[in-house]
Amino acid sequence: MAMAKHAEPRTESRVPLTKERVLHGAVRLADQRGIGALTMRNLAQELGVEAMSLYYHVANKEELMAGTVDVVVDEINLVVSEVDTSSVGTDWKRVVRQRILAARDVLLGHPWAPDVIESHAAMSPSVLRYFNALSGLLRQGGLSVDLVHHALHALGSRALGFTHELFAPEPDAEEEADPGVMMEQMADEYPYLTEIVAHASHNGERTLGWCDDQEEFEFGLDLLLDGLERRNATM
Amino acid sequence: MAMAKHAEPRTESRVPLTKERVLHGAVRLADQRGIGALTMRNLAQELGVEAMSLYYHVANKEELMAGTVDVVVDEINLVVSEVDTSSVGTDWKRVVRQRILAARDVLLGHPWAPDVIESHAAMSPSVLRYFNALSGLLRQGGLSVDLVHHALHALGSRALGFTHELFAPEPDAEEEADPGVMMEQMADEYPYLTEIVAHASHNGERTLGWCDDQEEFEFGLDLLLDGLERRNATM
DNA sequence: ACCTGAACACCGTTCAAGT
DNA sequence: ACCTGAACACCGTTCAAGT
Repeated sequence: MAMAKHAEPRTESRVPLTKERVLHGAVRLADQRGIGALTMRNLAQELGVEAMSLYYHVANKEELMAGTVDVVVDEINLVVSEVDTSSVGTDWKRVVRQRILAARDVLLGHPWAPDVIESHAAMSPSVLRYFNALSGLLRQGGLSVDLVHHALHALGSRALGFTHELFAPEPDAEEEADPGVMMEQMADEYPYLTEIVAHASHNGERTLGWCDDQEEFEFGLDLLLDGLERRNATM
Repeated sequence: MAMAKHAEPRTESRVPLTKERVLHGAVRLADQRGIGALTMRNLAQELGVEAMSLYYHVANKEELMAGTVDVVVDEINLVVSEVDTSSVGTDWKRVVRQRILAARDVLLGHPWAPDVIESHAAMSPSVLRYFNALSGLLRQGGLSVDLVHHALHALGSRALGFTHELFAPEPDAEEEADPGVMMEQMADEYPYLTEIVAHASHNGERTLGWCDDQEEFEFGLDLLLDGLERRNATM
């Protein structure tokens, strides 16, 4: 009993943790089990370590969250860097549009990321890199510094490929009521919204898995890009 | 000792709680001490009651948060209802713009509200009322049902008077570094952003207290409204 | 009908200690 | 250098009980 060293619980990974492995583990955990499951204790377990060990590699949970933003947005930076930008001088709108939709595709693999980006983008180097590159393309397209500045604000998170939809269903919401009955109740109080819902082929077809609709995203994006083009022409 | 009934701890409010008083207390607490201070225990103390008493009036914290959204957005609904809409048939853009800026003014008094709205708007009756009324104005302005639908998505939270700025400073962030030094460091890595910051009269003057800039808000809003007007003309 | 006390499960985090 | 165990302060919440 005294001699019997406890066997290695896992024959695998005895490589020490690094900040990078911690952050990628956090992203994987959020991808697989949702952002709610990303706790220090869960993440430690996922990495085969005790919760307190994480604090050797990351100052606190805020830094962990900020780190996951950088992991995801660096993935975006990589993907958008492969978009051909040689025509940006004459056709900036198409190039920018293509990059933004490519960014959006990356986010589809990390449906939790938009919320975390919104709350932790402020000082993220990867987000700064993204917007710096976007600004460069707009400048090369001929927009003034002022107009580029306005453009960044006007696009906001849409530049990164997502919008925060106000009426998105909860990720694990129960279907509780007969939609037909609900529509009738709605018709009295919200006639104009009812009219829209009734008229829309909106539910189902081109709706993506998370709280954002591809067609509506592109409509809003084009509205803004067209508007910027117009402002650029008259300035 | 046995006879001495304990004195009334407060000579004031012996009115029983109601859901309304709970929700308004929650809004007041968030206004005064920030959304982070809005815990069941803090709120109970604010209301002179034990934490568990709140659960008699509100099912759980989610319902509490959803309730604060309705309090704030009902305040918005009241304010925007006072905007003159008689000219909406010929001048919908001005009317809608005015209403949205009025909504924005209400939110300035509740800087915590935008985040809570974004996370709890989904099934809020007051938010539905707001967007229903907005839809009605756009319809009266001559927009098709389809275009109104697109407009709601394209405007998103901007219709309620706010945008979630990605680069907003943390509410209680420390000023940690000399901005001059930071600018130099930035210049190498983010030349285009540096160009913008250097060129902008952006910091200070018309920036509002919270994470949203009035001038940029109006620029983005007009970009979208102008675009909708144009789409309406060509449809 | 309205409120309470004690307890539970779960957080993030500190600290002194282990190898 | 890297990891751990025990403990703390603070959450939201359940439940049985009080008036």
